Amino acid sequence: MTHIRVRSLVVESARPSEPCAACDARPFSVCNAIDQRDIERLAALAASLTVEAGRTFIEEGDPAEHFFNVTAGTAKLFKLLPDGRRQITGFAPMGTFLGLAVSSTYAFGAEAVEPMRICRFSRFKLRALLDDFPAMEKRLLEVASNELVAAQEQMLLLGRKTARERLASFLVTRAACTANGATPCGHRAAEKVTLPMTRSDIADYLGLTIETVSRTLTRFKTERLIDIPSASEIVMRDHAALESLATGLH
Amino acid sequence: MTHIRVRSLVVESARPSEPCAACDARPFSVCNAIDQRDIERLAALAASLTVEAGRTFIEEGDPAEHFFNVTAGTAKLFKLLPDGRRQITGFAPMGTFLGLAVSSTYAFGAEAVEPMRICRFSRFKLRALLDDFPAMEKRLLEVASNELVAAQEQMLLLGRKTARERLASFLVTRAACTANGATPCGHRAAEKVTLPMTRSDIADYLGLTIETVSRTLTRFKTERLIDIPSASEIVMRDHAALESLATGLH
DNA sequence: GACCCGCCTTGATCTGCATCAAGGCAGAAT
DNA sequence: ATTCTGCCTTGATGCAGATCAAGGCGGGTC
Repeated sequence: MTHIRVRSLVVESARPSEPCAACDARPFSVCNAIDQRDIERLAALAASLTVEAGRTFIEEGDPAEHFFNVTAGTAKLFKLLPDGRRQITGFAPMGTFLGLAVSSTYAFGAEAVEPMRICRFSRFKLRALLDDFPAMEKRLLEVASNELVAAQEQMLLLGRKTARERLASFLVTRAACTANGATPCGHRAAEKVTLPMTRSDIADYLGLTIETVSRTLTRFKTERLIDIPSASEIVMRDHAALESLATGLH
Repeated sequence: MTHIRVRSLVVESARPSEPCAACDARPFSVCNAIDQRDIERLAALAASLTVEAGRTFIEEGDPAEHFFNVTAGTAKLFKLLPDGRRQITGFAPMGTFLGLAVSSTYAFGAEAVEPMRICRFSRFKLRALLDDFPAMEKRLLEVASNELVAAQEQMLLLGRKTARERLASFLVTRAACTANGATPCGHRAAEKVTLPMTRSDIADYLGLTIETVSRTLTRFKTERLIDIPSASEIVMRDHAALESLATGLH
């Protein structure tokens, strides 16, 4: 396998045969708005990259030259204040389309939480291609609308929920998204939730500190709401109680 | 003028002659993506409504049957917790398009801060019309992208900024949006900022309490950063200092 | 003009979460 | 096997902002 280092990311020469056709992420992604026979045009634009865990592949403020599609692994999206305070605005699992923005620079940074594979498109070229595929543009609007709804929910969490409610919301949402079968956001709540991110990431996502996250989780454990077999695994023991906590009922 | 009460909103029979053509909000709105000769098709779908200050015209959780366009006045958009805690997720000034959502129910409520005029469209009919006007769909995607960026900025504010930084951010953003000339979001910072919303609204927008908002503003005053000629008017005396406060520099 | 009613300001006190501090633990390197 | 290192947990203390409480102020009504 040939690797070429470009801007500190590993670029693989796009396999000529089945670049998009055999993509694991396609069923979860905006790409599936384009049908089989047109997919090659999209594939021609895509560069497949590998991103190692911990690597920042979008730098806030950099010129926004690319769109990305997460094909494996998870990224965290974040904004920073000059003194280092960080707000993680979301996690981007497989299938997530990144880089929607009208501005010419990225409004947020992105860093791999786990080893990732991403698909990279030239913003300029994709824009031209979108004119030919209104179905994909429609899909993008849907995606953006959904993210807007999620963002509003997160504002409610950050502005008005207690630490307990935030953690409960986080776990419940994760459980819904990790659900059995489909990886990104199925609809049956999972028993076991895997947390690929660190406590620090969770804290920065929920507007708390590491210590509060840790304490709150251990308190949930003593209250028999969850089990914590390992730091990155949570078992939901009382889903109903967590859900009502998440919605603000005590 | 004929008024017809419908679902506790005042509906005016759409003036047959110039419903959209002479609309004040059009230059600021997604409608301007549709050119002059097609605007009548849009106008045929629109109902022009008057909303009195304080009236809720979108109820969170209600079936989402309509899209709205704010043609005059300002609305607050909010989410509630069962015990009454409220997060205002944004203010919608003239030109704002409301109701983007894939779900069949509204994800947020909307209430008039000032007397408003809004343009109401059937979701179903507008969706059909959008297929004929890809330019408008593009515009919607742009709008949604911009709101997503704003939402991320607000998450940073809610999750990581201090009360002083939140108020400073709020004032600076308002100043940019109230700027001279164009009402919604010009690009020169205004000297005087008008706040049509109450302290309670500001508090619920910034994730604070009324008291903290009030105290912080009076402290800004004693520090000569602002003047407060009346409760709903703020004069920016030291814009630079407020801006650096807003970005987290002390 | 007097009263009322919302809204805003200001002061006193409380508290949930942050901060400071000290290990514990598990996987990686040697 | 031992040490190291990064991450996590737990405890003690502090503080920003919430809560509780008491007027002030301005605009509307009678």
